[in-house]
Amino acid sequence: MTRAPKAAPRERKLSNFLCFAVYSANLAFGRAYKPILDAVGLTYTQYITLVALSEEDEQTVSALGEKLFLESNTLTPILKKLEQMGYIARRRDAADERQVRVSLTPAGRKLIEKDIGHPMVAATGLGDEFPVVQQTVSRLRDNLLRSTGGEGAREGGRQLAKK
Amino acid sequence: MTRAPKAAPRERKLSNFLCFAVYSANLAFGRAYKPILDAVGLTYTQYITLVALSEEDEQTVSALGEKLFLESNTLTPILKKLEQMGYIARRRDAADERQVRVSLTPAGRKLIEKDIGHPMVAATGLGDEFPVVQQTVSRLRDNLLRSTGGEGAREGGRQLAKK
DNA sequence: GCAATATATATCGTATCCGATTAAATCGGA
DNA sequence: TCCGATTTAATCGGATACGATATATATTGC
Repeated sequence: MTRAPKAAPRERKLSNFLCFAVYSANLAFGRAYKPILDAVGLTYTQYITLVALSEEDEQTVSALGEKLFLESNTLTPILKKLEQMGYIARRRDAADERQVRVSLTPAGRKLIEKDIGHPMVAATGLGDEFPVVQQTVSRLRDNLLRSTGGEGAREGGRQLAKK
Repeated sequence: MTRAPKAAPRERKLSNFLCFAVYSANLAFGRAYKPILDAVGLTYTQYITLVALSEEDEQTVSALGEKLFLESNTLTPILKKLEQMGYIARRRDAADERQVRVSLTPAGRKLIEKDIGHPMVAATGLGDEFPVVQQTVSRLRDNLLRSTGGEGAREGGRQLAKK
C-alpha cells in the first residue's frame, strides 16, 4: 500500500498542456491561411492588422496595438510594409506630432471587403460550436493577461479560478 | 423592405475571428510564462521542446518535430541552444548517420520535473472547463491541419463541418 | 519660460517560424 | 554494382514578437 494518494502523478505530457494546444492551433491557423494569403501577397499578421484597421479609421499606433495586443516595436515595421504595399496610409497627427494616424486606403478596404478568410470557418470543423469556442478562447486570453500585467485585459466578468 | 435577408452583413470585427482569439491567446500565454521562464533562463519554445523531450528518450529531430508541429529549420537552432545550455544531448545515430538523436540530460530532466508551469493552470481562470477547452482547441488544430496539408493530423474522429 | 518629466513611435538585438535550398547518407532498380 | 531518387538535417533569407533603448514631441512644475 505504498504510493500515497497525496497527488496523482499528473501526466506531464505535451497533450495535457493547454498552452501547447493554443500554440499549435495558432501554427495550424497560420498554415491554413497561408495559401489564401499568398494569393494576395499578405502575411498572417499583416492580414489581421488590416482587419483591425477596417473597424475604424485614423487609429493611432497605440490604439491599434491595444486591439492587436502588440506594441510599436512590432507594429511599426508591419505598418511600414503595408503602407509600402499601398494598403494603408500613415501620417503624423497635426495636433500631436508624436502620434501616427493609420487608415486603410481604398485598395486596403477593397481587399478586406472580399472577406478572403471566410472559407476558414468551415476548415475549423467546429460547426455550431464556433462562437462558443471563440468566446472561450478570448476569455482564456483575458484571464491570462489579467493574471500577468493586470493592465490590458478586456471587460466582461472577472474570471479567476476559485481553486 | 429593402435589405434582402440573403445574408446578414456578418460583422467583420476582429473579435469575431477565431483565428485572432487563438493568436492573441498564444501571445498571452507567452507573456504569462515569461516571468516563470526568465527565472530559469528558458524561452517559451525551448520550454515546450523540453517537455516534448521528457516524454521519450532518443527521439529523432523529425519525430520531435511531429510532436511539436515544427520542422528542422526551426528546431535545429533551438536544439543547438538547449544543448549548449546543457539541458539536452544531440548525437548522430550510428545506424543511420542522417538522423540526430536527442535526449534530456539529467539537468534537463530535473528542470522539467520541477513542473515549473503548474501555476499557469490557475492563471487560465478556466477551472473545471480546463480539460474540455484543451481538447476542443486540440481538435480545432487537427481539423485545420487536416483541411490544409492532409498529412500530419492526429487520430481521433473525423471532424469536418457538415454545413 | 524652461528644465525635468512623460508620452508616442521608432530602432536594435535575440529568438522564433517558415519556404527554399543544400549537403550528406541511404535506398532501389537495372 | 552503380547511379539516380529519396530521406534527414542543416543553412539561408524574410517576417514576426519583444525587451531595452533612442528620439522627438508634449506636458508639468516652479
